[in-house]
Amino acid sequence: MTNIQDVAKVAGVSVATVSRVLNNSSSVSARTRENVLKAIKELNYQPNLLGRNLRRMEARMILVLLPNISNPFYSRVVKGIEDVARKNDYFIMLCNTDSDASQEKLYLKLLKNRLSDGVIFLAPELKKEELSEIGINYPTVQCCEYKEGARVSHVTIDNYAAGYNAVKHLIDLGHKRIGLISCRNNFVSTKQREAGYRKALEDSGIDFDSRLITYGDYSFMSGMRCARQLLDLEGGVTAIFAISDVMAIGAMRAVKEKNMSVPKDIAVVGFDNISFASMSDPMLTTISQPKYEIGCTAMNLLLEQIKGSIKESRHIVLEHELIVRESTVGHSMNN
Amino acid sequence: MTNIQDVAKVAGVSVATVSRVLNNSSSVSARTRENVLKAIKELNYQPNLLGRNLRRMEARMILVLLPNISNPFYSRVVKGIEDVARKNDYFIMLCNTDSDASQEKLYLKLLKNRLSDGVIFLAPELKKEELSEIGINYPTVQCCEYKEGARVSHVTIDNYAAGYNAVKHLIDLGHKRIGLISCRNNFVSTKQREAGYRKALEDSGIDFDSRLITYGDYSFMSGMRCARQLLDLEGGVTAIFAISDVMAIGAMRAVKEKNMSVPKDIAVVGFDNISFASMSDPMLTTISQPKYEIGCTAMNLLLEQIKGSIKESRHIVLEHELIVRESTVGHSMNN
DNA sequence: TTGTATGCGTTATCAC
DNA sequence: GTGATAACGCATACAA
Repeated sequence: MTNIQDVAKVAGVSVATVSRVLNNSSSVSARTRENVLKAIKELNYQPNLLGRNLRRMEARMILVLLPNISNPFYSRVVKGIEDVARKNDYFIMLCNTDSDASQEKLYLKLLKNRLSDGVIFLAPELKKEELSEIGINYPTVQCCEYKEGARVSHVTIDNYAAGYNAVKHLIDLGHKRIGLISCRNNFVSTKQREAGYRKALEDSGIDFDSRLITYGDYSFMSGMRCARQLLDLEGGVTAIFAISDVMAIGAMRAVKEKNMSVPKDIAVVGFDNISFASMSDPMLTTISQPKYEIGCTAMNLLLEQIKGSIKESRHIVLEHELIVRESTVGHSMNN
Repeated sequence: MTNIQDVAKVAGVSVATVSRVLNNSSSVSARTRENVLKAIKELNYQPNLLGRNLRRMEARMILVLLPNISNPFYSRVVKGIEDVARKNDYFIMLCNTDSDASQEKLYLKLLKNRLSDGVIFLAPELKKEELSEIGINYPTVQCCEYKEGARVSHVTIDNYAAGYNAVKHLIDLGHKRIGLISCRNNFVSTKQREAGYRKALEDSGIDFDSRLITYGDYSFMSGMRCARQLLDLEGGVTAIFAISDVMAIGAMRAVKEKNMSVPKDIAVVGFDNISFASMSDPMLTTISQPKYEIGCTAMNLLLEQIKGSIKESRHIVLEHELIVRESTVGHSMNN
């Protein structure tokens, strides 16, 4: 493998000069630069970044921890992170945590071992103390999901307002018996969406019925299971709000199983606006998050920390949007 | 940041000894080892891998290039790659190429700059000469998709046989007018699946009709478009084989739009067995690839190259399977 | 404008 | 069983 010395020899200069050319550093004569570039080309020289990174004590690599790369929600967020990263000459390392704190810790070794310069959590599993500990020692940002109480910057939407909007939409359509498909986890987003649900009911004078709250695990199957439970309830429901699109799609499937139709018999609202939300039959009404912007913002926040200009943690809230489709007011072709 | 010298000082030994303990190297007395470990703990020392990697001239990082991380097909393959990588103390770097050769080249810099020790292509976009060039200089494996003619190892299924099986299944159900939703790309898999389609027809004495072949782009929408085209054809079709599940799901949607039902009026077969294939309504008959095993095999192949034990390129073919669900023989709840 | 020399943190070779 | 030390490839402070 050819190294900087070989280039220096061929170009008839010192390694320092080659290094200066490589880094577009100041003060190297046009003539010398040309010679060096010629030598680089001639030898097909590729700088060894292992050396450079050691010397500069940086990896130019960002750790991005997410539960599952195949979750369609995250792909746009990651795209935003990556675009900003690349623009600043960083690479990103995507790592599946499988929503498992021990796996998360495993990947954090990359931070501690200086193989990455910062970390973005898309859905942290660590306890808030552990997370704060990371945040104190390394550039850290939480993105979408975040841990309440951890002293770490985050970027998110207002999940409370979003939950409220989703349910208000159903109420405005005349629904009074509205089931909720939530999750038993400790995500702030979950609790806030649930709180928004309750507040919307309250504001409209609809009595809260705890039997209308069911708990899934973000999977299609759990969405079906929860919906069946709601449909079998005494008094039933006329609408369902699921805190994720995948569960909402499962719920629609359960409705059809009972030979009922969406939205005629049961209206359904999801959350996230994944691509499948507009491929489902009927197409799903849902809350859309500005996924790409969330990703960009998170990466910019991280860069500020890496550059050292920002120390205190910041909390950024971006705008969501209700996307009304067939599952609440449209006409499904199966009706 | 504390380094190996600090540890040596505290433990009262030389850096060499600390290094030996770190690497479980032979010949260090139990007593010394204990002292060193105590110092490591006391200082909360984390080895700086930038230094180690430079010294060992390796990155312990594998580049994994795929068109799009959110493509559900790839997630299991990646899981297989990752599991084997982790077992061998390698990390993987997932990179979106967006099916763009120039982006692919961008990421290949990580190889050339020694920031990764090998590369696995899930769907190479490079020309076969460029790919061969990479294969000659760096440990390289193609996984799932591969470029014909490139002298680079690959792991795949027999797409010809799989296409044949899919279509034969439809023929066995009595179908004679079978539309194909293919793609205009240069993937070997595409051509082979198409060839399998033609061969199955031929073997059953069904005349080939070129109007029955349509071309999408792997998207849901293109699946709808192609299906509409087939349904509007003079003579129509009674079955559709799509070379990807997503397009097959789009096709089913188009069938419903025309107030026809799957499978009663039109039978549909997909390819890949993504998770949504069993969530669609009706559930999709499809060809299943052993995604996880493909990933494991690819990574093992790469490790052999990295270790230097294998030089010539190898081509490994794994078994596929036809999964029969509601879209061809089942009973859809909408019928 | 350019060269010399040092050091980043680690491992590995060679003595002892 | 252990220590001294050179080396990995590069960037940079300092000298010239």
